[in-house]
Amino acid sequence: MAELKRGPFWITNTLTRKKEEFKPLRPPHVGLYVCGPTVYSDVHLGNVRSFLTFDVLYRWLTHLGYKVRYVRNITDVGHLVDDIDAGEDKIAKRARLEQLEPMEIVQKYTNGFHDVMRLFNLQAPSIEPTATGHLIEQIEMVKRIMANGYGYEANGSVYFDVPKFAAAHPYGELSGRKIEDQLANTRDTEGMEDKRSPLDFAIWKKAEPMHLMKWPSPWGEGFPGWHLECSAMSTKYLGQTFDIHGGGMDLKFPHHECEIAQSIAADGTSPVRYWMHGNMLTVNGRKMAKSEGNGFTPEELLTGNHKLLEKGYSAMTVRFFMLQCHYASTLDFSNAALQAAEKGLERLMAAMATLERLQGVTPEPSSGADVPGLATRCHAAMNDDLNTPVMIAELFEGVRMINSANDGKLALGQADVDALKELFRNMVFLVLGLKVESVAKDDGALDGLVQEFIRMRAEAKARKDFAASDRVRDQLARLGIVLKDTKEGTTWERA
RNA sequence: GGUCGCGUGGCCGGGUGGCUAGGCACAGCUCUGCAAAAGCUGCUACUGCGGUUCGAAUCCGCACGCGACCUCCA
Repeated sequence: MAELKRGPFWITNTLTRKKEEFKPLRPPHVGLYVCGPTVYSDVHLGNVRSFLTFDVLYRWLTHLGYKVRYVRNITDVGHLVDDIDAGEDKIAKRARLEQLEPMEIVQKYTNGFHDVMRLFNLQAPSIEPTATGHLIEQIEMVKRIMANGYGYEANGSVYFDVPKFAAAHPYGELSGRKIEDQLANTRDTEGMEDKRSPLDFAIWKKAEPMHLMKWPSPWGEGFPGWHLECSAMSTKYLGQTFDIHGGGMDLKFPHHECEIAQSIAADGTSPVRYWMHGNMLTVNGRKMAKSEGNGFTPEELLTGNHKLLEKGYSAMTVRFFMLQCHYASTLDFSNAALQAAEKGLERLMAAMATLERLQGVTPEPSSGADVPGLATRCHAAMNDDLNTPVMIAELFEGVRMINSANDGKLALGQADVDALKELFRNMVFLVLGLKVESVAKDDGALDGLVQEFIRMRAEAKARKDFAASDRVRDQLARLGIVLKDTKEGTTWERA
């Protein structure tokens, strides 16, 4: 727990809209719950940003020395069948065996989700529970809500009685909504004939005969309501009250508001001490969303095969791009911004490679560089509500030190070099979760080939045949291979 | 319509009243056979109009512009 002495960690609690010092309920343990994906389609970059935010949170808490139980669910029940059927022949009743089995869809997109998480180097959660795996817990929760008088059955479904709840408890705190305003603004009356109030929401839904995913319950065959799974599973694995709940801004209402209400109605306690919400990734100022048609998948991103993309970008470029913006701000996607991030990341990683080769010129710390101060500022930035852009800005100060030392223009002591190595390994790899993406190592034959050309060019240069040496360099450049002469010799990379 | 938020230099973006954010781009210099890489230096902004203050990008008000949520959405 030595790391816990590194100053207090402040996070913006979206419940209070204030920056608060984070104090876990039962240190050194921390309970973290993040709303996971609904696995009925491919995740897009906007989704990735949200999970990235909480990946960094998880990494930082761990770095601080906390023992984090990180729970991120998979939503695999709800309205899957309806979505799948959308756009299909609505008249013909398809035989059951001709349809995709819902769990087939779930498995497919769960696999895809995991692939994307790995691609962007996101750590796996401690527990990844599924809604279908926790039906009993959800049914039990519905029972508790009903026993306390905040749920009512209607036509095989069970609804949460929002007006009754709101009369006895604060409701709408998280999203800043007043129940009167809500009532005044209601417009859609479709499908609410069973509800006593338009504000009520289903906690158990009766399944139509054609519905494939349904389970027996005290109220007949059905499936759990949209918001219930998170409440049931967070309660099960983290307790009735736990430390941090994260998710995208767009989940604040109604999803998270409903979670709070459900937990209070069922167990009498407000479930979450710190709410954290990540902001949206936008494209031309508009939220990236499937309905906007402006989303693209990680695969399209890597290949550049999308009308919004001028070229492909690596997963780490995108990760770095996102981390250069604070999680609570909207981030606008653009090719120019991604290219800037690509260059910046390249420089950062090059400096890290240089750092590994660096030797101190004296045993003592040098006077020319304040490495301990740099480390302190990096910590302070992260402790200040996960301010990754400021932390990265500090790291570039370190990059300057490293390059200057490598150029012999700054005399770093061995203690400073060692401290820089530790700082960069910790911050870049462990906290920011960046990793080396080497093309050369992926393809030994290509690297061998280029190395041979590098040797030929060196020989030509040695005999002052610059026409020949430049021809090698230019030809390789034409093929997208860029040579870089450094003090340690020539390296190459793709353009 | 209701609620909340945003508007920063060529671009992206941080910024918790005073002190250089940072990255990319651009320009000059050093290094280099030339170039690239690397280093150094320069580029000093905060939508508009009022107000509070010794002092505001930062607080308050108004205006304009933009967005998110209010329905599944990270």
